Amino acid sequence: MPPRQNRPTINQVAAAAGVTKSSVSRAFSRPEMLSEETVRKIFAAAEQLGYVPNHTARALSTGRHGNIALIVPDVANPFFPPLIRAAQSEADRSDYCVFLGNSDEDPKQEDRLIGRFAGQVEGFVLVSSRLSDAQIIAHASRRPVVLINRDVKGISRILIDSATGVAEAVAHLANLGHKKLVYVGGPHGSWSNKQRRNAVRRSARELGLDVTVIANEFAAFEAGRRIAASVLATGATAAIAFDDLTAQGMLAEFADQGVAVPADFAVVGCDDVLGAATYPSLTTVSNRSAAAGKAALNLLIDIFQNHAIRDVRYVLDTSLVIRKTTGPARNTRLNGDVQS
Amino acid sequence: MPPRQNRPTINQVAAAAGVTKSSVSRAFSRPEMLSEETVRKIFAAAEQLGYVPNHTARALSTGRHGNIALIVPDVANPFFPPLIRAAQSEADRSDYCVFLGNSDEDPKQEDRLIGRFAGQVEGFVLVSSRLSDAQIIAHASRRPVVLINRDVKGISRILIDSATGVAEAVAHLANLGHKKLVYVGGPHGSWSNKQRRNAVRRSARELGLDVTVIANEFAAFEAGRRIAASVLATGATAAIAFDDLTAQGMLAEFADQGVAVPADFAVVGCDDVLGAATYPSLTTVSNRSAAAGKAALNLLIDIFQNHAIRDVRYVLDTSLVIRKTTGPARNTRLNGDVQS
DNA sequence: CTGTTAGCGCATTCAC
DNA sequence: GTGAATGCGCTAACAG
Repeated sequence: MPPRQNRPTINQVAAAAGVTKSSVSRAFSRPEMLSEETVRKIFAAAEQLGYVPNHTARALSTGRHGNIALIVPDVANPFFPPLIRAAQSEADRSDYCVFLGNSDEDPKQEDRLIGRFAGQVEGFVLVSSRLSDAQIIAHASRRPVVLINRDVKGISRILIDSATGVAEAVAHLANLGHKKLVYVGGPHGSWSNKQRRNAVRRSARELGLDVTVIANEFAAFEAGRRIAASVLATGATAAIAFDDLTAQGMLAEFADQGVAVPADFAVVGCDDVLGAATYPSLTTVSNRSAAAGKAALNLLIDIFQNHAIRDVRYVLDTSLVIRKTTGPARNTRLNGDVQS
Repeated sequence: MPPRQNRPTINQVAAAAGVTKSSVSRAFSRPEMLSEETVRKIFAAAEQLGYVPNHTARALSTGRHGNIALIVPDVANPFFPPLIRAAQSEADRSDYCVFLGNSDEDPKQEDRLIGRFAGQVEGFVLVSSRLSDAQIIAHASRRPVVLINRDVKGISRILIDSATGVAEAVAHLANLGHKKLVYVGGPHGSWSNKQRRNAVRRSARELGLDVTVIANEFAAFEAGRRIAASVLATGATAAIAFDDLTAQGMLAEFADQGVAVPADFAVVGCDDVLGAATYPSLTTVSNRSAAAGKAALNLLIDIFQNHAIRDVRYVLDTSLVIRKTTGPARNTRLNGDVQS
């Protein structure tokens, strides 16, 4: 027989305490069923032997594993670590262990991971899932599933609403006297991209600003660099980028071209993944990813306990973080809003 | 009995295929023991019923869980996600599931996590463990443990040697004509800090450079900012910082003070956590964290299979990544080394 | 090659 | 309140 751990079992404790397996089992799961006296005796024996309940055996018998799986598209994408961390620590508070899965943005891989985990978890948190609605619904019919940044009717989900922060950004730029701005887009199929683009358009309309949308399939530093020229060519004085990396790329190119930020041009990012650690520090929209991770886990645990509630739709607002890449529009008087 | 999954069991498959449990079991774990014919029959029946082996039951019976635990001090520290990702994907290749634990840099928490995982994993990867040598040794005596960036005799470990990269950095600066440089330190107790500081000193000595060490307990952007003035005050023309964040803070302060980088002053970071996504992009020492994660997992899996090899000490060299914050020393002719 | 027989460690009826 | 018996789903001797 392969290397098995030699931990004491419920039987040894029973013998040592002068009771039977059943009582020991009860002492650890429903002590109220036993007399205080026996419980004390059993705990003493257990402690003495260094007994720890066998998680696996218990899971086999009860079907409850005390594990949850968290699947993200890419652990290394700076958007996710805070989310993972928060989920982790929330799981911890309720004694759950968390499996981490990395789908590599690949639906097939995501599906494989879910399959691999399925046998030993009580539920899933799927972040920015790449699965089809049908697949998600299928999985959710077998085990509790909570989605983050994916909106599927009937499945509990946490949505980070970047629209609120983006609207603040547009208002901020308007207050600084900008009249014409551009939105530099992100991946075509991205829900966030659509959300952000629409928010820019709506706010701009309401505030009487002119906005040009520039498509940009691959959100990344280099993409931002490449697109900077066309941004300038629009004649706008400010830009809101799909994400921080794109914004950062634009900043780099502007610097190379001698376009001063924020004096000549204002830039705002999205997701706040770089914090203030760049120069000039980027004005951006907060991401709430930690809050999302925490909320998802609480929701999931709630579902475990109260087998009823599902189909919750919880949206988290974002807000603008004003730093140093936005300022008054060139040749324009200030108009209320001031930078910190 | 609580909500149990209603998946088909080995028995149903056996019935459907007209064989016994044993054969079905064998078909899934050692098919070579069966005739091709029966294996085919069994797989057909299994497929048809949607049978998937029950991980938990198997684990209970064999003592093998097919899980490993990865514990890091802080998931959100940009140094770790690539490591986690690599470990993940390596585990995946061998069908292992990975539990992720976040110790919050707290030994107690780390110990608690290990205890929580202990019952359902075959081994641990402890990254930058905060545990005492004794604790680590104790845990390693129960289950295979692989350490990353922690050097305990007798325990398999992967060490990232930033000294090689730092030495390259010093040589690079020397080639650019710098004569006097400063090392901006990191946390007092940090093994990496000591390693880097010593490497700077040694290389500088060998190359005849003058080096000043400036202590800096809290490695962070703001710390870098605060320390920039004293760095300048040394009269040096280049600095190597304990990490990228500190370097980035110095860069920000220099920019505010009108000190041009790299024209007036050269800066190199450590760990390459920001990639090229800043402006000017930072010359820095690579971190190898992904390689470390991958190596650790391979080592662990190796230990599972070949129950012998332990006490491996595997060190990963780092190298200099030359970007845009280093250039020729002011008033000095170039001397060989050229930037890409 | 395949069936038979025991467990793995624990939770949970059902009696007492 | 507590003990005895059964089963969770699977693997692993041991036979044949």
